[in-house]
Amino acid sequence: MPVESSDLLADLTFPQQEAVTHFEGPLLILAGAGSGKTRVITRRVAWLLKQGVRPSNILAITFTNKAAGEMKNRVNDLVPGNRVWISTFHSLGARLLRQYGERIGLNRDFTIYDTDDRTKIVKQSLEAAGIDNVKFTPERIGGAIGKAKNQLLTPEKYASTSGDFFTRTVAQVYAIYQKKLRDSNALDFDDLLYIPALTLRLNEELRAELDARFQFVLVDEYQDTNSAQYEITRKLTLDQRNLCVVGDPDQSIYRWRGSDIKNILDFERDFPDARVITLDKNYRSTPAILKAASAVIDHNKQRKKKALLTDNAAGEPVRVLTFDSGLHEANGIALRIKAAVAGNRFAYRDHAVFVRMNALTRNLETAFVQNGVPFQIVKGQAFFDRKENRDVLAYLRLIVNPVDNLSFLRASNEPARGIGKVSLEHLQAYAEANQISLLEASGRLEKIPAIKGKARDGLRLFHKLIAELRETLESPPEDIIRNVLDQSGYRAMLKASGEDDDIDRLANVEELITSAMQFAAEDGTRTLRDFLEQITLASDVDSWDEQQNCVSVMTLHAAKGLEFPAVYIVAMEQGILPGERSLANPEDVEEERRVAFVGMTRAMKELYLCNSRMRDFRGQTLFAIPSMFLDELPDDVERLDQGAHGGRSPAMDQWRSGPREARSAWGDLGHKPLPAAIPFAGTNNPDADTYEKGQLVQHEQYGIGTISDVNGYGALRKIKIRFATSGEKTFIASKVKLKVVTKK
DNA sequence: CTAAACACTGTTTTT
DNA sequence: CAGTGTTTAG
Repeated sequence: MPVESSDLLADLTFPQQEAVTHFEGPLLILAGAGSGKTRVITRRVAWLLKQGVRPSNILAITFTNKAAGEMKNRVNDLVPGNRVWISTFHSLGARLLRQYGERIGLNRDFTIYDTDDRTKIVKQSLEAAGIDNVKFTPERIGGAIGKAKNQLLTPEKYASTSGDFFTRTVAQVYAIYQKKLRDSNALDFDDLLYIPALTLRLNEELRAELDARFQFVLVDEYQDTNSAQYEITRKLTLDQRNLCVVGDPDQSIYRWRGSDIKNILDFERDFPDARVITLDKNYRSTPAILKAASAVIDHNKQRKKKALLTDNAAGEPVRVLTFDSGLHEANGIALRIKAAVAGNRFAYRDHAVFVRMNALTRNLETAFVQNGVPFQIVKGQAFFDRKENRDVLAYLRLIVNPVDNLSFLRASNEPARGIGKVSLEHLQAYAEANQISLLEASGRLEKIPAIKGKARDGLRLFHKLIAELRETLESPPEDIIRNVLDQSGYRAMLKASGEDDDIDRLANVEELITSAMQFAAEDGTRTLRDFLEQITLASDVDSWDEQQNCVSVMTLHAAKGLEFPAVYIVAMEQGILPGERSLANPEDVEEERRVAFVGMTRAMKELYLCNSRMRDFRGQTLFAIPSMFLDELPDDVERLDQGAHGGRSPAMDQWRSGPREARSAWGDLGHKPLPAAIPFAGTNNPDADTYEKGQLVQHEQYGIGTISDVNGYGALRKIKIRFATSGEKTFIASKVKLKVVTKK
């Protein structure tokens, strides 16, 4: 049922109405956390439509595909049957390139390479350039190339500005890398912005055409745009200056990815006649939560002071929970959530647990499983990143884009067809020399005598297989996947093995079929190419299933834009949040503080900030210092020591109330910019060098154990202890707290 | 050419 | 610790 214009505004506040009904000309909406920004943009799109703006003249950019989908739905509820373009910058880039790519000599069947693919191509490029024993990792070089593209630097331009050894190396690789992508008819993530941005800059005809087409442009999360995205936005709004951007400088958390907070801060410089509307009333959180979040973000020096106001009723105080270990922490959270559900205070789905790093989800996973708490870990790519799925996807990519050499290399010998490294090198050499794709080369084996025996047969088979599969290119995606599984022998391979892992893998590839089926069912026009694109451009939150009644576990970055009644933030410790790599640089610490701020402001009713005295980190147990952000909280937060109650060993008590000097030494360390993982000066265990193999010792957490191995000296000395109950663990000798029970 | 055993290494955050 | 790359044996 279509809605009247007035209804679009009825439940909005005055500033929100102003933002919605601003018609032409530039508009900047500074929207604090929880101020109803999504609702405003959605209404604005609907309102524009009601004013008679044609749907095809509106372009709305969101930060995730999920947000785009939701906005599409909501706009559709308000104004059914519209065809407004709503997408992320990356999807927009892909869409524009598919549609207009031919004008700039791009084949529309291009493959989109993800970061893993990028690394592989960089590796190949390094080899091709004859650079081998360089200490720059392919990841780092790939990152530099990505950064160059974000700044719209072509290989030539980059080369002309590069000075030191690293940038010169990157420049060399960049050119080769780009050629390899072209040869494979592939684009990487950054190309999806870089190429459209450059095209808009250089091709005035196309630029003017698109500018005229997109009369109204809206960009959400504008504080997280990078230079390429900025360029695209600007170039689309030169003639039709109806640009509306929405954002909050305090929630800029993608600087590491090239986002430039200046884009939003300088909007009024770019558009001096811009209307600026501030939305600072918060409709989401309790006063206590806002007070805590404000107190933290206020510590940022590079920031315009800004208050968060609310009329919401007072609620529970914000709580800081301190645990003895990461496992206790996870367990404590699980128990609290269980209690809240049992007490009918919340449902499982009302809870979210945020982590700074994906590695931190491990403990939570164990604890939730043990306590029978239903949960989902929101991590989009995890499923498609599984080896078996990537294998199948390589086939699919090759079917869509037969010159995709990277996918050829991946698929050709999976399952094993006797095609080894050496044969592939011959094949690559021939393809290179004749400027053809690997697939085409594999159809000319008679010209490559160096490939013989099993490899030759295997390649011939593979070539034929792909040719046959390509015949079915127009079939529904799920049928093609089934064909791939059947005809390639991939399913047979998994079935034959009968190992547990392979049964799982089989289930996963079957799941891939289901996923393709669902994807195609949503819209009958969707092709295999669309399916592949959707997978590669999917963000972590895109996989989030709101329907399920379970606790959501996700990174703080993925949490942006969401809200939950009860929020837990895990591991608020120096070196984690703020992250280790940011501690040296005040600007980076400020970004970490914004990350914390984003997490805190997701909470509607209850907010729990957790930290632990000890943290298991890459196999080692380390002492952890509470996050500096916890010290920045107002006095009225409730600080609860969860280690002080139940379930601990007597040894732990003894240690806690132990020698004053040792404990104050921790305190003295305070919040110096020291990564938590570095062995601390002044805390050295005097016994460190005396431990030897075979000694019986007692650990404050794990109890009695035998030293099973010792190596290194001083700060590097490590000891392995086999515990009676918890297996073998490794510790840094100078930091572990042990009591020697018996000498050897 | 493959598979299995081993050594090494490196660690945020993501489209 | 895990994931990757390298070596080795079949």
